[in-house]
Amino acid sequence: MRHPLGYIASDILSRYKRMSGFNVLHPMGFDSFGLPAEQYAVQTGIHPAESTATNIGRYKNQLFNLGLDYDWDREVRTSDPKYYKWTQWIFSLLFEHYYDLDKNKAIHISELDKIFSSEGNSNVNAANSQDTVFSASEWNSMEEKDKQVILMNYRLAYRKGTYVNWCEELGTVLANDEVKDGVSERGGVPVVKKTMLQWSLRITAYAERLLADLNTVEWSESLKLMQKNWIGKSTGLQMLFPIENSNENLEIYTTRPDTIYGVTFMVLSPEHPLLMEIVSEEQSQAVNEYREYAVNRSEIERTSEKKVTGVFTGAYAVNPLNGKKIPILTSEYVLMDYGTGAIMAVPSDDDRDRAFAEKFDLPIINIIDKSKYPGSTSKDKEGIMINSEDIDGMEVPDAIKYVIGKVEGLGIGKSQINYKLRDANFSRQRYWGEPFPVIYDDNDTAFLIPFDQLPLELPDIHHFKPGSDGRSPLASDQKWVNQIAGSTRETDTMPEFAGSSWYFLRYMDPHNDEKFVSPEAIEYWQDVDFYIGGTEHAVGHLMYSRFWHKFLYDLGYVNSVEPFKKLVNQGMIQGVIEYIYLLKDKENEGNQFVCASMIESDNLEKYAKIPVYIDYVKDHGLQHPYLDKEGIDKFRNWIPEYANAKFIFENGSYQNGELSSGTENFKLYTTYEVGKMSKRYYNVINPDDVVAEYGADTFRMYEMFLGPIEQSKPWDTKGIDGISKFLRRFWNIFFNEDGNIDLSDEKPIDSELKILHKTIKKVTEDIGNLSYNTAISAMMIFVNEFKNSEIVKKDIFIPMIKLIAPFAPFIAEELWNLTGGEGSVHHQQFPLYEEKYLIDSTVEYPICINGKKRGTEVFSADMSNADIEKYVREMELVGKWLEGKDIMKVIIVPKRMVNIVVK
RNA sequence: GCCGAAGUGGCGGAAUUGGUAGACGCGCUGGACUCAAAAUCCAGUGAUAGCAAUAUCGUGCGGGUUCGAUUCCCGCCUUCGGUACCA
Repeated sequence: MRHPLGYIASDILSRYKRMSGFNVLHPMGFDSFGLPAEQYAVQTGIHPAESTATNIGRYKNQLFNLGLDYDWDREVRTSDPKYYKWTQWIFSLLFEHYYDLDKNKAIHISELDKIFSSEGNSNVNAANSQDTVFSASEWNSMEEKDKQVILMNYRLAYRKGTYVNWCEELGTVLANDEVKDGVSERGGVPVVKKTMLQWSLRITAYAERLLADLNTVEWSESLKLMQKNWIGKSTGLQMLFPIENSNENLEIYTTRPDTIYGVTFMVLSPEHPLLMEIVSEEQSQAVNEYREYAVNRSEIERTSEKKVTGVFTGAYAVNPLNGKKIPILTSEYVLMDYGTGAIMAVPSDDDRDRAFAEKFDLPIINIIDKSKYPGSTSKDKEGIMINSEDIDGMEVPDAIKYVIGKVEGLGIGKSQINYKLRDANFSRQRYWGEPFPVIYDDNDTAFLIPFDQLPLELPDIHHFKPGSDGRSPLASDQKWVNQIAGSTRETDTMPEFAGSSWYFLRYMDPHNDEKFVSPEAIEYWQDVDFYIGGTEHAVGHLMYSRFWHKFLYDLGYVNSVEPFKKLVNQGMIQGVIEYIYLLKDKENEGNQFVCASMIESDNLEKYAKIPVYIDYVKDHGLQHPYLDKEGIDKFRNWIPEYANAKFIFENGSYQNGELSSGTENFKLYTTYEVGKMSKRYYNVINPDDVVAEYGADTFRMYEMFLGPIEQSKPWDTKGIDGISKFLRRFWNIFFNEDGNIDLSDEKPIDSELKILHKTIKKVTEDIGNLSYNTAISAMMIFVNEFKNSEIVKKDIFIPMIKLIAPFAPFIAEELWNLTGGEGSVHHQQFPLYEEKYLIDSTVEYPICINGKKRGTEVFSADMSNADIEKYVREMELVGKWLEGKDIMKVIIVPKRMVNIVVK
């Protein structure tokens, strides 16, 4: 189990909010479909349904042990047919809608059918992947199956031969956010680009709204920025370059129309459909070979070694603005799935184009004079145009506008907005996911399974290995595939993000069999007020959820534009890795370890750092951690390779149980660094073990006390004693020497009330800011003040039990009962502070002269600033320091200081 | 490379957002209790000088604004995240 930082944080907040009178929905659910369970099934033969049920059971138990107070009657599991019925339903809705870019919302596909039959598609402004234009009469004379092919290009869930990330080892395709550095995020296995017939979601239709609405949510700036970059909006010009001796035009996209006179070559992506059409006879072999090379290069090869490669196609384009003949090349640095898959290359003002031009000896024309803009790089849109015919002398931004206008005027291009965001690949060739509610007829036309027949349940099969032909294990269940006469089922399943893109809505009404969520529940709960999760969801889950939510909003099923109003990324608990130093190049003399205090810091290459199991290390994670004799013996027994190793420390050495010198208490110092908790560093701290040793309350408070929840921080076992001590002290305050509780009705004195209310104020404010570590500090100060008090005054200590309840629910509940409290402490009103107890009747001001403290003085609280100033000017203390100087002004910082400024 | 965040004692981290830097906890030192240990309690704990009161320095480095800067501005350095042939 990962450290439950986020769970604890939200639990504290939800308990606090409940005690403050709010109706809190604090749910928990399980994203139980997906690759990990299925990979486990492939390895062990255990059905994923079975292993996920076991895992969830175990997991719930752990959560329960931590005192996490979830509404378990609202639990959802994405792999439950009662749940995924609605996931399938949302897919069906996506299938049945298209996106109207003028109205800026999703609209039923039947509307599109009407428009097509009355006016064709030329005036339709919709998100689409349709590349031909047809008239109404053409549409009306089409066969149904051809109409369906065209409609498919407009649907928000569409099936198309797309260029995808294929992962051979996992036997499935992956979405862009599931691929990192050319390997799969799960499992880290290689990914190649491949064209496959796949379902996709047209998330790009929502790109602009996904970008714009980021301004309406309370997320960290860095997270919003990640989403912005992932969406990657750019404005530019899409235009046609005629191809010499051909009827074809080459369509390119550029954000720098100003550089059009600097174009010295064109580059096509190796996968570009036009490539094989325009290639000249003498170049066709070379181009074919290059295509072969590029297509087979895996993503990881492409990204890790960026080679400058490419070949000439033998064809030429013509610059439409000045008629210049430009060679067309192909190179893998131009990506097929961004823009048009073709570029105009301007080597003078683009680094990649320049590298390419230099390697292949292509001309470079300088077109921008940047002498007026020192420090300006080729990426900055600034400078004065030169060598550029009619735009010479223009500033870059003006030139961009001018060229766009000119090209549009010629009717060979238009200004265009592009996004890096790609449509989301929605098919997985795996078993353990939601089946598509889709069947195909003989013409391969897709039809939805009627809603009243949902859920379409996963058949119970027992071999989970994906077929090597890129087909899902479901395809082998012929009975299921052909269940409906005259048609076949879709055998791919939906990806993991399908079920997790809307689960938060289901919590509002988890048992509804008639609706995904009732309108009343939506009206009542609205959206997620507070969402806590890891950064790993920055561009995956959070993007898809927002997209689905906006779609459901368009259809009127939800009434908020954004699903997650406020979002906090919790950090991770890291581990401390302890290392000892092995001398390299000592093979002949056997392994030798050297004490960390003796290593030559300027010669670190001489040593290999070997991680040590943290339990063997004394003073682990502290300033001077070390291995003693016992630790070394354990280490030797643990790794046989080092059983006979020699351990050299400051005053001797140790080998095979023999000490070279007299001292028994030797220390072999280690060094440590902070890193991941991982089996390979032998530094995993299991929450269950900590809970078993210290109790859940201590564990919860300690994880919160370590630092702000957004931050990752190392687990430091020693520090937990502080929290443990604090809770013990708090507990002990209530008991007298005989072990009995006797609460006193005696009224508290002013100074006691002051401490209490100061604490309540601090804790209340800190919970609101999620600053739990400082809230805990405040409670510690309280306990330090009262730990020796003889009488336990009710009016002081009962509120304190309530105050600590969100943090330490078990201890608080027990104390509440023992002190005769009614019901549960978690149903009590959280204490409120009263300002009157916070006011200091006297304030001790430091008196400073030019910021330097020269003494202190007590002023009563009812003195005005003017009174204080007058008083200060007459003070003896001041006079002593001010001889011969003029007082310029007196600055009174409320409750802080009085500063006298002198010349 | 680009974008973002952050650098404070031996350590995790506070600092009312321009106002006594280092709260709280760990660790360390000394003391009390104990035959002893553990536990508990008390005191100290940024550096330097001093018996001391106190003084000087001190929030990554170098400058600036200000009576006053961890906080604001300019220029660097380092670390951690994100992202990468996006035209």
